[in-house]
Amino acid sequence: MMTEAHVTASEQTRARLVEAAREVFSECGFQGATVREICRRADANVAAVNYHFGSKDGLLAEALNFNQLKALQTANLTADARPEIRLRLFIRDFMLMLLDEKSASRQCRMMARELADPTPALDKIVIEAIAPLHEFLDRLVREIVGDKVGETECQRCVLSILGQCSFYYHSEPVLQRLMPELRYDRDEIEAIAQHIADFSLAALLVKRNG
Amino acid sequence: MMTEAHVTASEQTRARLVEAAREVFSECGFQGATVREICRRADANVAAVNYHFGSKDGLLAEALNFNQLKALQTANLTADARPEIRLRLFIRDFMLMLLDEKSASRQCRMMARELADPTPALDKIVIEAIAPLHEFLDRLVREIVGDKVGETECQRCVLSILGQCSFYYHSEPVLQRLMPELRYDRDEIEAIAQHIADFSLAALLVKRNG
DNA sequence: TTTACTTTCAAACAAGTGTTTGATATGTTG
DNA sequence: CAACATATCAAACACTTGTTTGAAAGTAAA
Repeated sequence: MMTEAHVTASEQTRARLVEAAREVFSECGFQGATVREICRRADANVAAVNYHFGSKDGLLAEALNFNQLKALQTANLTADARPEIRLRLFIRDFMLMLLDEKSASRQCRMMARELADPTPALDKIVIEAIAPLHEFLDRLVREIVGDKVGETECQRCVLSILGQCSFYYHSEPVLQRLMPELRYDRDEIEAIAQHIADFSLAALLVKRNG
Repeated sequence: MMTEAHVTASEQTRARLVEAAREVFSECGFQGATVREICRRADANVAAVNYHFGSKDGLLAEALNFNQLKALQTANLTADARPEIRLRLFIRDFMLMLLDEKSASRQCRMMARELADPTPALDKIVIEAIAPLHEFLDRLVREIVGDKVGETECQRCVLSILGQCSFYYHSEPVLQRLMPELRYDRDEIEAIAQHIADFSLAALLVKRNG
């Protein structure tokens, strides 16, 4: 029917809507985003969302995409380096994904926004993105601290790392007021990532040797 | 006029509204909270908010109160103990304030909610609560790491500590799904606080000696 | 009690939300 | 071309939001 090579006008509209949705959702959150604003940016009629995706919820489900987050993990797993180095790499990539405007990873910033404010899609996000991410980090931390550290303790270390990372994202409005000169340019992000890695690795190595 | 000993009915209404507002704001955030729900819990008419406080914004400003957070800091400052111990104490008290349902410190949980989602009152919150808190922690961390560590680095350590703490609060919906058995009872909170203190102090001491 | 002021209340208002509708255009197929 | 399904559109719908209104109830002083 429409399985031809050329792209239907309808398909273009869908694509524009999904892209605009990612923009607006990541800027305003699910509740704050309005269908009208999404359609305005997608240059589409207000009814388009419901026609193509059934509802605002349907559009959110479609807009969610964790490919970049997954790619980050598989790339890290195949990296031939010591776990300490791989943790450094992960934190750096993760922070760039979260904070760098130019990284065009709005899908994952959407996800980050939902953490604090449950939406109809939170279950999907947890199952498909956060749980695997958590398990990935758990394995990485385990490689670093060794077998003497209990599983609960190991999990809490993962949360300590994730907590540090997401704080810079979630609390940006506050940090901007607290330190007006703060800009998330590439150098600053890398410096922050290095600090988090230093801070966390120091703690992890003490746990391994303690 | 109304400076007598007995409490006016009007004053009671105001007080009920403020208390209900703290409840609802801390549960739903400023945007999510509705004037009608607040008035329902306060057993007051919908118009009461605008009559007594001018607007929803005015009620928020009135409901904000940082006494407990300030008390926590002054108590910590007067404690006669080494800075490492005082950091442990602070993290414990702070986590109890954030996570313990029974601690009745909704005012500060309101504050925590706003961090991610700027409201008309964010400036006031930052100036009156977060900036002093940040400075307090900065001094405490400085006492621990000594003078060899740069100021930027010291500040980032503060953010690492705050990030770990607030993560357990902000991401509760996610953590609940990730670890269904998780309950924020008093023992669990204290265990979490101890982990954060251990993790952070290990990192800080490495910085001091490195 | 009468008077003036404060507080409460049900109802309505104006603006914004996601969604639906029915007509109109568009493209595909016989 | 004609017939049909698809896609777009302006308009309206149903609902929720914070806020306003004008009357009723309550309160305190003269």
